Amino acid sequence: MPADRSALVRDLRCFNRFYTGLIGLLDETLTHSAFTLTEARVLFELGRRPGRIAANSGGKAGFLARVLQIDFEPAASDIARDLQLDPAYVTRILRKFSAAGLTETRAGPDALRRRVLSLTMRGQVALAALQSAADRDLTRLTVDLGDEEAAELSDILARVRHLLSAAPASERRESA
Amino acid sequence: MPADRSALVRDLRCFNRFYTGLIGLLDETLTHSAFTLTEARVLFELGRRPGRIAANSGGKAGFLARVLQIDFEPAASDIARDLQLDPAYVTRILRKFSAAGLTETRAGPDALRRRVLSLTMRGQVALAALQSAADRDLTRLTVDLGDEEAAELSDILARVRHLLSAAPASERRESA
DNA sequence: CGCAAAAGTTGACCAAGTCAACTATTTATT
DNA sequence: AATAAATAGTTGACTTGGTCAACTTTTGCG
Repeated sequence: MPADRSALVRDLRCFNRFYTGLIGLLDETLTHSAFTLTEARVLFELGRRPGRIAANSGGKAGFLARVLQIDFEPAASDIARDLQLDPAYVTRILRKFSAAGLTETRAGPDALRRRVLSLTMRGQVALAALQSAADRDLTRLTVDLGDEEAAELSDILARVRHLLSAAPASERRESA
Repeated sequence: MPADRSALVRDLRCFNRFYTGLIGLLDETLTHSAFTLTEARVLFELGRRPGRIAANSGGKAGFLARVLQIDFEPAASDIARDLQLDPAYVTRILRKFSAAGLTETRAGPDALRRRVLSLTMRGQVALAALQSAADRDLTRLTVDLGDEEAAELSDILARVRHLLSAAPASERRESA
């Protein structure tokens, strides 16, 4: 049986406090942009998806996607699920994006009701601006680190992620 | 000059995404309590302060606090500053706590306007309940870890904290 | 077909958080 | 001592980010 975990729990709580503050700090930059934090997250998520190859687009890639029944581009429901957002809210955000000319929606390849999203040029530009702002913050945060320290940080961040990614999804199963 | 930091930045961004999701997960428990996330944070902050020894309380401890001009207990402004909250908002939260009998406020030892906060018994009970819920989540999150892994995690969390705590405060100085 | 589930949308609603103005207390200036 | 300026706190009005419930349309399935 595992030994006493109270020390680890305490350390995690401490780290949580620390990192919450840090995130708050980093979020400030995003908050001062034209976007809400959540909007920014949605934009990031849209950019993070491959999304370039649409199954209903022409060319070999589109053909491949059609044949393999793979849909590379996310629908609103995907965003809502991954980011744990209310579908209604996602709809509104997406409408705002669309009105600003940042995104395009078109019917998915295999289903009409599944409307597939992609960033327009403007959307990609907006995202790039946001990303570079975020990158600047992160860079500034780590500017004092030596090269070895930087490498070490990369390593242990991955390690933390690995150690903590055991159970994260298995916690909200309660529907009979 | 420091080498290219883009790899580290990428890893940090990745970790951020991961940890944001994790925090969201953990926050759920707190959200389902009688408190708002922010209220919970305030409650935690109140509990985290020494706060037991009031400078205007009787006994040797109170006397000591008076003599040393030390105020162990936090005022609303301290909470607002540390948690980066709007003073108005803090006032309301504190009023709610007070109405629920969780906190007491009395004039500070060295200044009337500085009203000093402390948890009542009920407040400490409420906090304890909240903490045990949070602890349960954290324990569950790490239950699959072996003893060495647990120790390792503690270590590298502290290390991350240390590596990242270089600049955090020096970023918001812009008032001439 | 006919029913159930999924994707998305709409409108009504709420509560968390913000802003600006104000009082009261304290400190600094001359 | 008088006055100005800063600090702590409070109040009311307001904004808005986010939620809820109901509904439409599309798709899957027996």
